Amino acid sequence: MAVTQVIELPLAEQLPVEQLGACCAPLTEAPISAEDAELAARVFKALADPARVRLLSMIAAGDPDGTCVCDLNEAVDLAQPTVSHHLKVMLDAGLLERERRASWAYYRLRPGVLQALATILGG
Amino acid sequence: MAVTQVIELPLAEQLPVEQLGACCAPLTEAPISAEDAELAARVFKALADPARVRLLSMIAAGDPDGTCVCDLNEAVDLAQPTVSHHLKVMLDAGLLERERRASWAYYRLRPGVLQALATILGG
DNA sequence: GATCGATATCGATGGATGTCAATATCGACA
DNA sequence: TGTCGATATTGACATCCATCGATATCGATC
Repeated sequence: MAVTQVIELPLAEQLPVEQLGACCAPLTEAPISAEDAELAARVFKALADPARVRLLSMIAAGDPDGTCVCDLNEAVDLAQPTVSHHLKVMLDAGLLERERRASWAYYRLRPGVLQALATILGG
Repeated sequence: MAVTQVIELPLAEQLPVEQLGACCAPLTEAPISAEDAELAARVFKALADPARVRLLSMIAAGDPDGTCVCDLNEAVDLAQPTVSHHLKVMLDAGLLERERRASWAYYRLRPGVLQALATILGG
């Protein structure tokens, strides 16, 4: 029988990246508002740690259907709670989404978020 | 007579963004190395503050020849030393370059850095 | 040289953050 | 139901960081 599958997503309109993608022109076009700058900084903050960049890249370059946390735990030299913490930071920022399969958790990229970020950077 | 003009630039190969642009494929292509993740995180950290995002956007959307610090000081609600600190953070990360004209300092975007970042994000 | 204005640096302080051990949660399975 | 394995949460600690007042630097101008 198929394993149970639960998609856990915070409300879309509360995710920093979602708001960013909807609101913001490239930084180079016009001075960003204070509120939008707050949003953008929150997303960049989620990327402002070497461990998170590595985890994100492993997930982004891995299986589009998701990467098991068990694999991530082995790949980086950090304690399990630390990896869990970093994944949560990126989840809350809207960069990742989580899916549970049985006892395991799979993380994958939220579609379009990297493109939205690239757009804001004016690339 | 023309005002004196001094371009102040750290060594190019020591700037995080320069190394990033030279070294890194998009995060989505292959898992990034620990060293490159360190580099990328350093650059993202320079963007991980609302005041810095605003200052960067003002500079990026302003005169390509540079924006006077005096104008930036007035535009944001922060003490002068704080603005100076934020500009230095982005200067050291390689996002900005500084030019002095008489008593004033002008900051402008380092050409190509935003495109390099966008490329790494895989946009 | 003395003063003034613009910017940078220093030192201190309060708050945020990365890390881990210990523990909780929760599903699977006997 | 009880145990086991995977992940998340909690609490504590050390470090980092944003902010600002005070001060230094440095060029311009008198």
